[in-house]
Amino acid sequence: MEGSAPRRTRIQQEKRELILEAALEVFSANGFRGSTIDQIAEAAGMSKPNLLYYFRRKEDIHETLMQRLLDTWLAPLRELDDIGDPMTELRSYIRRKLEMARDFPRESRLFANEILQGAPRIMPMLEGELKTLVDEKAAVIKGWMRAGKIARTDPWHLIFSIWATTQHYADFDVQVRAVLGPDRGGDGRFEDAARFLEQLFLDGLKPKG
Amino acid sequence: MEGSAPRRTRIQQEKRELILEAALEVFSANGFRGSTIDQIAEAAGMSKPNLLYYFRRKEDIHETLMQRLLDTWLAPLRELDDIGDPMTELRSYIRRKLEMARDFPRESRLFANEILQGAPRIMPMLEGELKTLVDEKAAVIKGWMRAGKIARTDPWHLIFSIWATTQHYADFDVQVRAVLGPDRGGDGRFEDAARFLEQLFLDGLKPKG
DNA sequence: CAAAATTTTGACCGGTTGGACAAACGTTAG
DNA sequence: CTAACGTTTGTCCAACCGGTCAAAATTTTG
Repeated sequence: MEGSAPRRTRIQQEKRELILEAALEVFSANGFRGSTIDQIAEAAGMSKPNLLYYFRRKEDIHETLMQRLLDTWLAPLRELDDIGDPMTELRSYIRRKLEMARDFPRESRLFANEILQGAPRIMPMLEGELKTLVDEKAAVIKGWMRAGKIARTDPWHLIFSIWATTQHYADFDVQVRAVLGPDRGGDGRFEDAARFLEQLFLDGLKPKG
Repeated sequence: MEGSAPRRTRIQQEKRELILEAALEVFSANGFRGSTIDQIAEAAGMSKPNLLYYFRRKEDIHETLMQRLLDTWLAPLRELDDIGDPMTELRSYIRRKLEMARDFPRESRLFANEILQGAPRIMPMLEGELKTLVDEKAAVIKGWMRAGKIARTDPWHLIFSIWATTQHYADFDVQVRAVLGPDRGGDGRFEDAARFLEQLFLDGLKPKG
């Protein structure tokens, strides 16, 4: 059984947090195989055997990190609700997602790394929890389309495009900065992105005239 | 100097191609640090020392692969031209990019891997060649906006959004398939994506009424 | 305080990895 | 044919990496 309460010490709680924070930094920058236990241990300010006292295997750290990530990662989509104006709902979903890319870029990159490598460790979750949630929200969006509140399109691809455009600013951050240059690549780029995305998803590119 | 003609044998040319093809497969699936010379050698059907006869270091393979990639990768944007109807130009740029995601997913993932890890090996190219090209095309797009041919927005973020939405179907392929399920995740998903993206970039989501 | 439980560390281990090297093998040109 | 050159392979190495272990140091508990 074993599954209930891990019964942890104060020190264990603190140190495990410290390790997970360090591991997020290292894993998100180097991927799973590209990261070493030594790197994580050093980033957490402890020795390798000491780290391995709290997490017996490297994979355990990654797994714990992933489990925590997914809850916070899907939160914005969970909030997408049937109440309120559809267009406003979608706009604030886009804004929330963009804020997550701005405030939690490491989490975004950790997730991107995992998916890029074929999602070997979270595939069941993608086909289960994630698919269920997306199908559910796609149904909500379809309702809006039937009611004539938003244009008719494919709700699944709409969700993909929101994910892609917002996460791009976290996952491809270095490229965005390189292209925009030191001036426009500065702090304001997220506001620019928000303005652009709002217009794109609202009106597209066709001229108003 | 040394920079001019490498003067290669027929066998050298063939084997180097073989190695690069194998390396693309391995690197794109596992990232640079996650891939081993042995894996690449086996995929190329030769022994490790034999591979190292053609490329002295693991990094040399990666570098060669990257240099080749960038030319083909930026080709669609280079084609974006001032002649012809702006809206049509943009639409066919999006289609070309989506076709690249469909036909060259390994190249897309190789690139994504490199950027995700902070672009340690191609940063100069991003700040040089890439930025120059994007700035140039952004100017073209700005011209279209001034002429009232397309709606006024930020051309740079427009380009980012096209990159993000199209490459998403290569880089996050497993997630897209998992969410769409075996039926809708099949061969037709690229046509669905094309239709959706066309509408998004053309008209946005606001209802027609 | 003292015993028990927890935490930390240094030393170590087996497997893997990138790469070196010389010898063997194959090819080609005179 | 044969010498020169190009190609392939087996063997080896040093560094690295994930993980173990027993002993030392520290904290908690009675």
